[in-house]
Amino acid sequence: MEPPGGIGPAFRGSGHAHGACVDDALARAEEVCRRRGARLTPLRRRVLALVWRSHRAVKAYDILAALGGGRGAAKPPTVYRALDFLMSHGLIHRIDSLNAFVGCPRPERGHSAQFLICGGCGEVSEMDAAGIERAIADRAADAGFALSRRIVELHGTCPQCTAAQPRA
Amino acid sequence: MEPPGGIGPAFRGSGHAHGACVDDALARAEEVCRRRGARLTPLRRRVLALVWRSHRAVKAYDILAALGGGRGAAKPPTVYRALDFLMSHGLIHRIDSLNAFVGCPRPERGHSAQFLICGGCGEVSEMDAAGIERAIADRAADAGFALSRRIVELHGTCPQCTAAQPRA
DNA sequence: CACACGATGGATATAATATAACATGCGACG
DNA sequence: CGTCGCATGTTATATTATATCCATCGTGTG
Repeated sequence: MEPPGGIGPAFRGSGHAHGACVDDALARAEEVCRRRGARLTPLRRRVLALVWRSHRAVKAYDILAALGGGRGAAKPPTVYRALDFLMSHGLIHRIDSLNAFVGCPRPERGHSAQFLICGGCGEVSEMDAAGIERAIADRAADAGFALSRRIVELHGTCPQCTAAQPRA
Repeated sequence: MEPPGGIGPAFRGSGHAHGACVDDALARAEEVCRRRGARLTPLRRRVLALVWRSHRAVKAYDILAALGGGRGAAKPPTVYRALDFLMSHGLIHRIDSLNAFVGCPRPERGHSAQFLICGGCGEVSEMDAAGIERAIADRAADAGFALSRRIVELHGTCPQCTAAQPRA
Protein backbone atom coordinates (compact mmCIF):
# COMPACT_ATOMS: atom_id res chain seq x y z
CA MET A 1 0.00 0.00 0.00
CA GLU A 2 0.94 3.60 -0.57
CA PRO A 3 2.79 5.05 2.39
CA PRO A 4 1.10 8.04 3.89
CA GLY A 5 3.13 11.08 3.06
CA GLY A 6 3.36 9.24 -0.21
CA ILE A 7 5.34 9.22 -3.29
CA GLY A 8 3.84 10.51 -6.40
CA PRO A 9 2.52 13.94 -5.92
CA ALA A 10 -0.39 13.72 -3.56
CA PHE A 11 -0.96 16.80 -1.55
CA ARG A 12 -3.27 15.87 1.25
CA GLY A 13 -4.24 19.18 2.72
CA SER A 14 -4.88 19.14 6.41
CA GLY A 15 -7.60 16.51 6.48
CA HIS A 16 -5.76 13.27 6.95
CA ALA A 17 -4.86 11.02 9.80
CA HIS A 18 -1.45 12.38 10.42
CA GLY A 19 -0.65 10.32 13.47
CA ALA A 20 -0.51 7.32 11.18
CA CYS A 21 2.00 9.05 8.90
CA VAL A 22 4.31 9.66 11.79
CA ASP A 23 3.96 6.19 13.23
CA ASP A 24 4.50 4.69 9.84
CA ALA A 25 7.57 6.80 9.16
CA LEU A 26 9.07 5.88 12.50
CA ALA A 27 8.38 2.20 11.94
CA ARG A 28 10.05 2.34 8.56
CA ALA A 29 13.00 4.15 10.04
CA GLU A 30 13.39 1.53 12.75
CA GLU A 31 13.32 -1.14 10.13
CA VAL A 32 15.85 0.56 7.87
CA CYS A 33 18.23 1.19 10.73
CA ARG A 34 17.85 -2.30 12.10
CA ARG A 35 18.74 -3.81 8.75
CA ARG A 36 21.81 -1.62 8.44
CA GLY A 37 23.02 -1.88 11.98
CA ALA A 38 22.55 1.84 12.43
CA ARG A 39 21.41 3.15 15.77
CA LEU A 40 18.18 5.07 15.79
CA THR A 41 18.74 6.46 19.27
CA PRO A 42 16.01 8.18 21.27
CA LEU A 43 17.34 11.57 20.28
CA ARG A 44 17.44 10.74 16.60
CA ARG A 45 14.02 9.20 16.79
CA ARG A 46 12.70 12.29 18.47
CA VAL A 47 14.18 14.55 15.79
CA LEU A 48 12.76 12.35 13.09
CA ALA A 49 9.33 12.55 14.70
CA LEU A 50 9.63 16.33 14.80
CA VAL A 51 10.51 16.46 11.13
CA TRP A 52 7.42 14.39 10.47
CA ARG A 53 5.18 16.60 12.57
CA SER A 54 3.92 18.02 9.32
CA HIS A 55 4.31 17.46 5.61
CA ARG A 56 6.15 20.73 5.41
CA ALA A 57 9.86 21.33 5.49
CA VAL A 58 11.03 21.91 9.04
CA LYS A 59 13.84 24.25 10.03
CA ALA A 60 16.70 23.07 12.19
CA TYR A 61 16.13 25.79 14.75
CA ASP A 62 12.46 24.93 15.04
CA ILE A 63 13.48 21.40 15.90
CA LEU A 64 15.96 22.82 18.33
CA ALA A 65 13.23 24.86 19.98
CA ALA A 66 10.88 21.90 20.09
CA LEU A 67 13.53 19.76 21.72
CA GLY A 68 14.87 22.37 24.04
CA GLY A 69 11.86 22.58 26.30
CA GLY A 70 13.57 23.28 29.56
CA ARG A 71 16.80 24.46 31.07
CA GLY A 72 19.07 21.75 29.77
CA ALA A 73 18.12 23.06 26.35
CA ALA A 74 19.51 21.30 23.30
CA LYS A 75 22.24 23.06 21.38
CA PRO A 76 22.57 23.44 17.61
CA PRO A 77 25.17 20.71 17.10
CA THR A 78 22.85 18.20 18.71
CA VAL A 79 20.18 18.89 16.15
CA TYR A 80 22.50 19.11 13.18
CA ARG A 81 24.16 15.85 14.10
CA ALA A 82 20.86 14.10 14.32
CA LEU A 83 19.78 15.59 11.01
CA ASP A 84 23.07 14.49 9.43
CA PHE A 85 22.51 10.98 10.64
CA LEU A 86 18.96 10.91 9.33
CA MET A 87 20.06 12.28 5.98
CA SER A 88 22.92 9.86 5.67
CA HIS A 89 20.40 7.05 5.99
CA GLY A 90 17.93 8.64 3.62
CA LEU A 91 15.31 9.08 6.32
CA ILE A 92 14.99 12.77 5.61
CA HIS A 93 15.91 15.10 2.79
CA ARG A 94 17.26 18.59 2.92
CA ILE A 95 15.40 21.19 0.87
CA ASP A 96 18.21 23.54 -0.04
CA SER A 97 16.02 26.32 -1.29
CA LEU A 98 14.34 26.48 2.12
CA ASN A 99 17.21 25.57 4.43
CA ALA A 100 14.87 23.01 5.86
CA PHE A 101 14.26 19.30 6.14
CA VAL A 102 11.46 16.99 5.18
CA GLY A 103 10.77 13.35 5.98
CA CYS A 104 11.35 10.82 3.26
CA PRO A 105 8.41 8.52 2.66
CA ARG A 106 10.58 5.86 0.99
CA PRO A 107 13.75 5.53 2.99
CA GLU A 108 14.29 1.95 1.94
CA ARG A 109 15.16 2.85 -1.61
CA GLY A 110 18.15 4.99 -2.35
CA HIS A 111 16.25 7.16 -4.71
CA SER A 112 16.90 10.59 -5.98
CA ALA A 113 13.86 12.67 -5.67
CA GLN A 114 12.16 15.77 -6.92
CA PHE A 115 10.15 18.00 -4.66
CA LEU A 116 6.99 19.97 -5.27
CA ILE A 117 6.83 22.76 -2.73
CA CYS A 118 3.60 24.66 -2.27
CA GLY A 119 4.02 28.31 -1.48
CA GLY A 120 0.50 28.44 -0.13
CA CYS A 121 0.36 25.75 2.51
CA GLY A 122 4.06 24.94 2.64
CA GLU A 123 3.43 21.31 1.98
CA VAL A 124 6.23 19.38 0.26
CA SER A 125 5.53 16.40 -1.93
CA GLU A 126 8.26 14.04 -2.99
CA MET A 127 8.26 12.48 -6.45
CA ASP A 128 10.53 10.02 -8.14
CA ALA A 129 9.79 10.81 -11.73
CA ALA A 130 11.70 8.64 -14.15
CA GLY A 131 11.11 11.09 -16.99
CA ILE A 132 12.77 13.94 -15.17
CA GLU A 133 15.65 11.76 -14.09
CA ARG A 134 16.15 10.54 -17.61
CA ALA A 135 16.08 14.01 -19.13
CA ILE A 136 18.67 15.11 -16.60
CA ALA A 137 20.87 12.08 -17.13
CA ASP A 138 20.72 12.58 -20.89
CA ARG A 139 21.78 16.17 -20.76
CA ALA A 140 24.52 15.49 -18.26
CA ALA A 141 25.82 12.71 -20.49
CA ASP A 142 25.79 15.08 -23.48
CA ALA A 143 27.97 17.42 -21.48
CA GLY A 144 30.31 14.67 -20.37
CA PHE A 145 29.34 15.57 -16.85
CA ALA A 146 29.45 12.85 -14.19
CA LEU A 147 26.45 13.40 -11.96
CA SER A 148 26.46 12.92 -8.26
CA ARG A 149 23.79 14.89 -6.45
CA ARG A 150 20.68 16.00 -8.30
CA ILE A 151 18.64 18.79 -6.78
CA VAL A 152 15.19 19.39 -8.21
CA GLU A 153 13.02 21.69 -6.13
CA LEU A 154 9.87 22.93 -7.78
CA HIS A 155 8.07 25.82 -6.17
CA GLY A 156 4.51 26.67 -6.98
CA THR A 157 0.97 26.12 -5.79
CA CYS A 158 -0.66 22.82 -4.97
CA PRO A 159 -4.13 21.88 -6.27
CA GLN A 160 -5.78 22.51 -2.91
CA CYS A 161 -4.33 25.96 -2.58
CA THR A 162 -5.12 26.77 -6.18
CA ALA A 163 -8.73 25.70 -5.61
CA ALA A 164 -8.91 27.72 -2.43
CA GLN A 165 -8.09 30.91 -4.30
CA PRO A 166 -11.16 32.03 -6.23
CA ARG A 167 -9.18 34.94 -7.64
CA ALA A 168 -5.46 35.44 -7.99
CA MET B 1 27.93 34.01 -31.65
CA GLU B 2 27.95 31.97 -28.49
CA PRO B 3 28.42 34.14 -25.46
CA PRO B 4 31.51 33.27 -23.50
CA GLY B 5 30.43 31.70 -20.27
CA GLY B 6 27.96 30.15 -22.65
CA ILE B 7 24.81 28.28 -22.60
CA GLY B 8 24.80 24.65 -23.28
CA PRO B 9 27.20 22.88 -21.06
CA ALA B 10 30.64 23.98 -22.01
CA PHE B 11 33.10 23.84 -19.23
CA ARG B 12 36.05 25.82 -20.31
CA GLY B 13 38.64 25.02 -17.73
CA SER B 14 41.04 27.81 -16.95
CA GLY B 15 42.42 28.34 -20.43
CA HIS B 16 40.15 30.93 -21.92
CA ALA B 17 40.19 34.65 -22.42
CA HIS B 18 38.23 35.54 -19.38
CA GLY B 19 38.51 39.28 -19.70
CA ALA B 20 36.29 39.02 -22.72
CA CYS B 21 33.66 37.10 -20.73
CA VAL B 22 33.48 39.85 -18.19
CA ASP B 23 33.41 42.65 -20.71
CA ASP B 24 30.76 40.87 -22.67
CA ALA B 25 28.62 40.22 -19.61
CA LEU B 26 28.84 43.84 -18.56
CA ALA B 27 27.96 45.04 -22.02
CA ARG B 28 24.94 42.77 -22.09
CA ALA B 29 23.91 44.00 -18.69
CA GLU B 30 24.17 47.63 -19.76
CA GLU B 31 22.03 46.86 -22.74
CA VAL B 32 19.39 44.98 -20.75
CA CYS B 33 19.15 47.71 -18.15
CA ARG B 34 19.05 50.47 -20.72
CA ARG B 35 16.14 48.84 -22.50
CA ARG B 36 14.24 48.46 -19.25
CA GLY B 37 15.01 51.80 -17.74
CA ALA B 38 16.80 50.11 -14.87
CA ARG B 39 19.85 51.76 -13.42
CA LEU B 40 23.05 49.77 -13.52
CA THR B 41 24.81 52.02 -11.04
CA PRO B 42 28.58 51.88 -10.47
CA LEU B 43 28.07 49.78 -7.36
CA ARG B 44 25.83 47.30 -9.11
CA ARG B 45 28.18 47.15 -12.04
CA ARG B 46 31.06 46.48 -9.72
CA VAL B 47 29.20 43.69 -7.97
CA LEU B 48 28.25 42.17 -11.30
CA ALA B 49 31.88 42.29 -12.39
CA LEU B 50 32.89 40.54 -9.19
CA VAL B 51 30.33 37.80 -9.75
CA TRP B 52 31.82 37.35 -13.18
CA ARG B 53 35.37 37.21 -11.93
CA SER B 54 35.17 33.50 -12.44
CA HIS B 55 32.77 30.94 -13.79
CA ARG B 56 32.21 29.70 -10.30
CA ALA B 57 29.50 30.63 -7.90
CA VAL B 58 30.57 33.54 -5.74
CA LYS B 59 29.55 34.04 -2.12
CA ALA B 60 28.00 37.27 -0.93
CA TYR B 61 30.63 37.78 1.73
CA ASP B 62 33.44 37.28 -0.75
CA ILE B 63 31.97 40.07 -2.81
CA LEU B 64 31.70 42.09 0.35
CA ALA B 65 35.35 41.51 1.09
CA ALA B 66 36.37 42.35 -2.47
CA LEU B 67 34.42 45.57 -2.32
CA GLY B 68 35.36 46.53 1.18
CA GLY B 69 39.01 47.23 0.55
CA GLY B 70 39.53 50.11 2.90
CA ARG B 71 38.10 51.82 5.92
CA GLY B 72 34.72 52.79 4.55
CA ALA B 73 34.18 49.07 4.11
CA ALA B 74 30.97 47.94 2.47
CA LYS B 75 28.32 46.40 4.69
CA PRO B 76 26.23 43.30 4.03
CA PRO B 77 23.03 45.11 3.04
CA THR B 78 24.90 46.92 0.31
CA VAL B 79 25.94 43.69 -1.28
CA TYR B 80 22.63 41.93 -0.83
CA ARG B 81 20.78 44.87 -2.31
CA ALA B 82 22.98 44.88 -5.36
CA LEU B 83 22.60 41.12 -5.71
CA ASP B 84 18.81 41.44 -5.40
CA PHE B 85 18.78 44.02 -8.12
CA LEU B 86 20.92 41.89 -10.41
CA MET B 87 18.73 38.85 -9.77
CA SER B 88 15.54 40.73 -10.36
CA HIS B 89 16.85 41.62 -13.78
CA GLY B 90 18.08 38.13 -14.50
CA LEU B 91 21.70 39.23 -14.67
CA ILE B 92 22.76 36.69 -12.09
CA HIS B 93 21.32 33.52 -10.61
CA ARG B 94 21.39 32.29 -7.09
CA ILE B 95 22.66 28.74 -6.59
CA ASP B 96 20.67 27.70 -3.55
CA SER B 97 22.65 24.60 -2.83
CA LEU B 98 25.79 26.72 -2.51
CA ASN B 99 24.39 29.94 -1.06
CA ALA B 100 26.19 31.65 -3.87
CA PHE B 101 25.68 33.56 -7.07
CA VAL B 102 26.70 33.08 -10.65
CA GLY B 103 26.51 35.33 -13.68
CA CYS B 104 23.85 34.62 -16.25
CA PRO B 105 25.18 34.38 -19.78
CA ARG B 106 21.77 35.09 -21.31
CA PRO B 107 20.15 37.87 -19.34
CA GLU B 108 18.03 39.02 -22.24
CA ARG B 109 15.81 35.96 -22.17
CA GLY B 110 13.70 35.23 -19.15
CA HIS B 111 14.67 31.62 -19.12
CA SER B 112 14.61 29.09 -16.43
CA ALA B 113 17.86 27.30 -16.22
CA GLN B 114 19.56 24.20 -14.99
CA PHE B 115 23.02 24.27 -13.53
CA LEU B 116 25.85 21.79 -13.75
CA ILE B 117 28.15 22.35 -10.80
CA CYS B 118 31.57 20.74 -10.79
CA GLY B 119 32.79 19.68 -7.40
CA GLY B 120 36.35 19.58 -8.68
CA CYS B 121 36.95 23.02 -10.11
CA GLY B 122 33.82 24.68 -8.83
CA GLU B 123 32.82 25.79 -12.27
CA VAL B 124 29.11 26.27 -12.91
CA SER B 125 27.61 25.80 -16.34
CA GLU B 126 24.15 27.00 -17.15
CA MET B 127 21.90 25.02 -19.46
CA ASP B 128 18.44 25.62 -20.80
CA ALA B 129 17.45 22.10 -21.67
CA ALA B 130 14.01 21.85 -23.17
CA GLY B 131 13.81 18.16 -22.38
CA ILE B 132 14.30 18.69 -18.69
CA GLU B 133 11.85 21.56 -18.62
CA ARG B 134 9.29 19.50 -20.44
CA ALA B 135 9.65 16.52 -18.14
CA ILE B 136 9.20 18.79 -15.16
CA ALA B 137 6.23 20.59 -16.64
CA ASP B 138 4.59 17.26 -17.47
CA ARG B 139 4.92 15.89 -14.00
CA ALA B 140 3.78 19.10 -12.38
CA ALA B 141 0.74 19.11 -14.64
CA ASP B 142 -0.01 15.52 -13.67
CA ALA B 143 -0.02 16.62 -10.07
CA GLY B 144 -2.18 19.65 -10.74
CA PHE B 145 0.66 21.72 -9.43
CA ALA B 146 1.08 25.27 -10.74
CA LEU B 147 4.80 25.83 -11.14
CA SER B 148 6.53 29.06 -10.39
CA ARG B 149 10.21 28.69 -9.63
CA ARG B 150 12.11 25.65 -10.88
CA ILE B 151 15.38 24.82 -9.21
CA VAL B 152 17.62 22.29 -10.92
CA GLU B 153 21.13 22.12 -9.56
CA LEU B 154 23.20 19.18 -10.67
CA HIS B 155 26.36 18.43 -8.77
CA GLY B 156 29.08 16.23 -10.14
CA THR B 157 32.34 16.36 -12.04
CA CYS B 158 33.02 18.18 -15.28
CA PRO B 159 34.86 16.50 -18.20
CA GLN B 160 38.09 18.37 -17.51
CA CYS B 161 38.17 17.34 -13.90
CA THR B 162 37.21 13.79 -14.77
CA ALA B 163 40.06 13.66 -17.29
CA ALA B 164 42.47 15.14 -14.78
CA GLN B 165 41.86 12.28 -12.38
CA PRO B 166 43.66 9.17 -13.65
CA ARG B 167 42.33 7.20 -10.70
CA ALA B 168 39.39 7.89 -8.47
C1' DC C 1 14.95 78.58 -6.28
C1' DA C 2 12.71 75.76 -2.46
C1' DC C 3 10.59 71.75 -1.86
C1' DA C 4 8.77 67.03 -1.95
C1' DC C 5 9.53 62.64 -3.74
C1' DG C 6 11.58 58.32 -4.95
C1' DA C 7 15.55 55.62 -5.62
C1' DT C 8 20.01 54.50 -3.93
C1' DG C 9 23.26 53.44 -0.70
C1' DG C 10 25.34 53.91 4.16
C1' DA C 11 25.23 52.59 9.10
C1' DT C 12 23.86 49.98 13.01
C1' DA C 13 22.18 46.14 14.83
C1' DT C 14 20.59 41.64 14.97
C1' DA C 15 18.47 37.38 13.17
C1' DA C 16 18.97 32.90 11.20
C1' DT C 17 21.75 29.10 9.78
C1' DA C 18 25.71 26.12 10.57
C1' DT C 19 30.17 24.22 12.22
C1' DA C 20 34.66 23.68 14.90
C1' DA C 21 36.78 21.95 18.83
C1' DC C 22 36.89 19.80 22.92
C1' DA C 23 34.68 17.28 26.96
C1' DT C 24 31.72 13.64 28.86
C1' DG C 25 29.18 9.38 29.26
C1' DC C 26 28.45 4.80 28.16
C1' DG C 27 28.33 0.30 26.21
C1' DA C 28 31.11 -3.44 23.73
C1' DC C 29 34.74 -6.26 23.87
C1' DG C 30 39.24 -8.12 24.93
C1' DC D 1 39.31 -3.66 34.52
C1' DG D 2 40.96 -0.82 30.54
C1' DT D 3 40.23 1.19 26.36
C1' DC D 4 38.02 1.97 22.19
C1' DG D 5 34.40 3.90 19.53
C1' DC D 6 30.23 6.21 19.17
C1' DA D 7 26.77 9.39 20.74
C1' DT D 8 25.91 13.38 23.02
C1' DG D 9 26.91 17.67 25.68
C1' DT D 10 29.24 22.23 25.88
C1' DT D 11 31.35 26.36 24.45
C1' DA D 12 32.46 29.27 21.12
C1' DT D 13 32.32 31.08 16.70
C1' DA D 14 31.66 31.20 11.66
C1' DT D 15 28.60 32.09 7.90
C1' DT D 16 24.60 33.89 5.68
C1' DA D 17 20.90 37.26 5.63
C1' DT D 18 17.65 40.94 7.01
C1' DA D 19 15.34 44.84 9.62
C1' DT D 20 15.49 49.58 10.48
C1' DC D 21 16.66 54.02 10.25
C1' DC D 22 19.29 57.74 8.09
C1' DA D 23 21.92 60.48 4.43
C1' DT D 24 22.38 61.71 -0.25
C1' DC D 25 21.20 62.81 -4.74
C1' DG D 26 18.67 63.58 -8.98
C1' DT D 27 14.17 64.98 -10.76
C1' DG D 28 10.04 67.15 -11.35
C1' DT D 29 7.09 70.88 -9.68
C1' DG D 30 5.15 74.93 -7.51
